[in-house]
Amino acid sequence: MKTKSATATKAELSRDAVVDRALALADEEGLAAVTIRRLAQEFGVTPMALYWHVSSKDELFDAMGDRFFAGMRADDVASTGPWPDQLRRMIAAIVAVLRAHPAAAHLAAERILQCEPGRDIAERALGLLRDAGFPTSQAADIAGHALQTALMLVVQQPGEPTVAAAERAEIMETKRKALASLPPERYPNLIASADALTNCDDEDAYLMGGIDLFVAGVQALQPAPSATHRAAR
Amino acid sequence: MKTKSATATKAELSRDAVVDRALALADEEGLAAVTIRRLAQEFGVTPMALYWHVSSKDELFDAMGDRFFAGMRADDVASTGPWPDQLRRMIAAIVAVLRAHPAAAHLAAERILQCEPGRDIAERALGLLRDAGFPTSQAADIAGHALQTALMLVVQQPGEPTVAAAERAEIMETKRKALASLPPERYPNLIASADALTNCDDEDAYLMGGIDLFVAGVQALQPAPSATHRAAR
DNA sequence: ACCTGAACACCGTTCAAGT
DNA sequence: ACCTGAACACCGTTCAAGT
Repeated sequence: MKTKSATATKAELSRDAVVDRALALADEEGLAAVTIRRLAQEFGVTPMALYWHVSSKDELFDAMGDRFFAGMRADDVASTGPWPDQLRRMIAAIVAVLRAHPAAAHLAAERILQCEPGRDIAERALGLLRDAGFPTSQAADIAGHALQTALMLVVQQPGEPTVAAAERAEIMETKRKALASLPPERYPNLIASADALTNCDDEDAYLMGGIDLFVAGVQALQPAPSATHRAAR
Repeated sequence: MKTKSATATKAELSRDAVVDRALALADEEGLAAVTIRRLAQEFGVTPMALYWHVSSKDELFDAMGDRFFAGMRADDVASTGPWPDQLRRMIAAIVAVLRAHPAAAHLAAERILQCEPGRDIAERALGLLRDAGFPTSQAADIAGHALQTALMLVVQQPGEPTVAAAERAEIMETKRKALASLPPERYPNLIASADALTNCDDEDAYLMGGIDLFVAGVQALQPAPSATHRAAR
């Protein structure tokens, strides 16, 4: 045993260990709790010790964002079937990795083009859309919307730093009551939807519905095949 | 003249004046620059003076969020025409108010159901969707997605605190070059899209395209009219 | 190579006190 | 009613110094 006198048997200090702990801390107490000083404390070390492994807090956040894509291979989403199905699988794959750390998910969106696995999936998405007939600029817009849609499905409503699930339920219940006690003649639909707006009993169905809505929109906007495209077949 | 020795002839200290200045400061230097101490300094006053007008920074942020909806009347989006057009106009109206302060726009999303004009527009959106045949829970999901879509169209890519337009262009140019110099055989689509991904020459067209995509998706998912609905006509 | 100590310029907020 | 002063417990980060 060569463990020092840390609060618990913490891992050795290293760049990866810091990123790991930062993501775990975001999960537990929200992204606002991720602090150089707090992390140092968790490792039983001086705040400045972290600066050897990570050059600034911004760089730490970037590394956290990159971590989302680390285990992701573009080939995981099989490149078979009609393009809408492929697109759906790609978005679902992104949703899946973002769900690992919802409180830090928005860090991933900014990093997708800065890390290799992210670029691979972006490359495929763009190819898919251009092959479907979308002009380059629209394909770029749609790919960006796809990423943002995945993000929005994961982060949901609760106030930025994502509080623990326990008090989150409490907050939602308060909101539901506030909606339910609105004047019925003025807000009949809000009252009828109070339940639906404040709790999500089937998260998987919610996510799939959001993805379906997006993909259906892309399909509806697909340009009609041009003469040259037809000739190529 | 009863102006004190402030940096400039600032407005009198009041709740509204603080919210005004906070939004202006977010526009100029990003949301991270909005600080109790910084605001106090701008008003030529002690930090604690602000606590008479606003009970905490969180409450200030809430008030900033509410301000977005202040000038918005649900009747502004005329309730005529087919429901997809109405929905499109509602989203466009929200996009319009969020564009006033992009750096603070995400504060608005959390407040829509906590302020009266926000509730009015939410009520109409829910009514619209339920009348179109969507079940209550799906209508609630779609209304939420509509708001998040408006938000995502406005905030775009640049790293959270939204820097000034000047250095934003510089950052984008750096990213474009990074994309353009990627290995061409591996990332042909990213290279072809480097321009489209890093600059937006026609922002209005981008916004309209995003709204159209969303509305087209909702239309595609509209349930077929049931027998009871048909009977009601 | 890796970590510490002291210091600087910031935060939000409480509490008692002034006018 | 409205504002100040002093204080507390936090931040990120630099720089020189230790081992």
